[in-house]
Amino acid sequence: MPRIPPVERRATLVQAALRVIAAHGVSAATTRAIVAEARMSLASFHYAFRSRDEMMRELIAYVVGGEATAAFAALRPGNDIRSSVRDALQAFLDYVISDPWHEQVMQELVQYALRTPGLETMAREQYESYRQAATELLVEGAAAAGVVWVIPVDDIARLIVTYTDGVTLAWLADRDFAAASRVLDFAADSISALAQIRESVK
Amino acid sequence: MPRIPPVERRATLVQAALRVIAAHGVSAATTRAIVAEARMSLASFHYAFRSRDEMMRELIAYVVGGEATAAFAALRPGNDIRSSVRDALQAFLDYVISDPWHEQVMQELVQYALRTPGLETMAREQYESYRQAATELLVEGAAAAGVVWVIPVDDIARLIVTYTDGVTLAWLADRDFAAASRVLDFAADSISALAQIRESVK
DNA sequence: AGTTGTCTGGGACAGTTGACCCACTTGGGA
DNA sequence: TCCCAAGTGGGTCAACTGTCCCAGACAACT
Repeated sequence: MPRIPPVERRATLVQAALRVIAAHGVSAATTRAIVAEARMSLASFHYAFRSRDEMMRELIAYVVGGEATAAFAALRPGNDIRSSVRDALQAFLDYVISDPWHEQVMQELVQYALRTPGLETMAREQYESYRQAATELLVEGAAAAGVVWVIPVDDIARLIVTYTDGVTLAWLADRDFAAASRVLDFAADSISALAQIRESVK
Repeated sequence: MPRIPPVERRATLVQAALRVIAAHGVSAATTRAIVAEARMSLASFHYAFRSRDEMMRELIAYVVGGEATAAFAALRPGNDIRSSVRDALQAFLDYVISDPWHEQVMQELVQYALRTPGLETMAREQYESYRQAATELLVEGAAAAGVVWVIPVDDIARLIVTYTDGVTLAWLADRDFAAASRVLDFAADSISALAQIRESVK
């Protein structure tokens, strides 16, 4: 094995752990399973991390810090706000469907964080990062469509996240794409009704 | 220990297991932890169940069959449909807040079912029972308010479940009651807009 | 009272887990 | 080229897991 700087080694292990979790769940993410996935020896694990616990903490921090919002990436606002919202929601659903395990891992990690003493705040931060991503979409979308939101954009972002979460869970359980699409149609209709044409440019 | 019929004994163990899961998560529900909670000996467990796996299957069946929809219970429709919907959603949120672990256990069990070969359909059934409960509320509410739904009631039930799930997850993570209430206000507004005054009685 | 089948307590088993340790290898600076 | 600290392989440990077994206790029926 080549010499690898500790930071990079930790990242390698974290990503291997994520693959193991995606394939078999949080409880299957044992030190042995992780090092096997990363093609390292067991000793390397405890050389890079003081304990499995420390690794899980770093894993969740990694997820909270951007990895989680992958589903919101690469969206270009359209002309009217209704399509912008609808397209964004569709993009999210498409992402979930293209890689169902990823979102399931996110859900499981939230549960894990809520359960683990000292990690409860991580769950909150994960949701904040979701809402942050949604907020950016809403602001850009409104600007492109020449509208303003009539209620605080934070509240609308929370609506978006409520929908993405709810639809994700339901789709993971029943895989009913058509039903999920109908929900998102309704979401786009009702949310875009919160936009108003910008009256004047000062 | 008194003589107890096997069926009752199985139920006792299942409920003990649910308490253990609520307190420490699915992974902590070991045979020993469960029998300790139920004040039985380890042998009794494997006398009542062939294996831990069989117990988990029965546990999930128990949850799917009614226990899960406890949060929808005891709701009396009001006069106007908007309040009916809003009150139902509020009742759900109140329930979650009064016993946060219960809903978290439901979430964890869905994840567990999705992960466990042979139990994937259980997750779907759990969602169907949620939707069923929501459907009943919608039908009763509409009847009491003298309105009809302009889109299929199944689709509206799905909207309700999407909201309850999304709001539950967010509240579990950030415990922001005010924000959750604002989401539910919006939900009640937009969903009740799908009701129309019943035109004529034939 | 005796017998039979149901149930229980305690112990044991093999496998897995996180953590640790120590003798080795190896790469890069001197 | 030599050296030494960073990094590794393999083994070990105690704790814990699901499962099994068996001797005995108990209730119910004869």
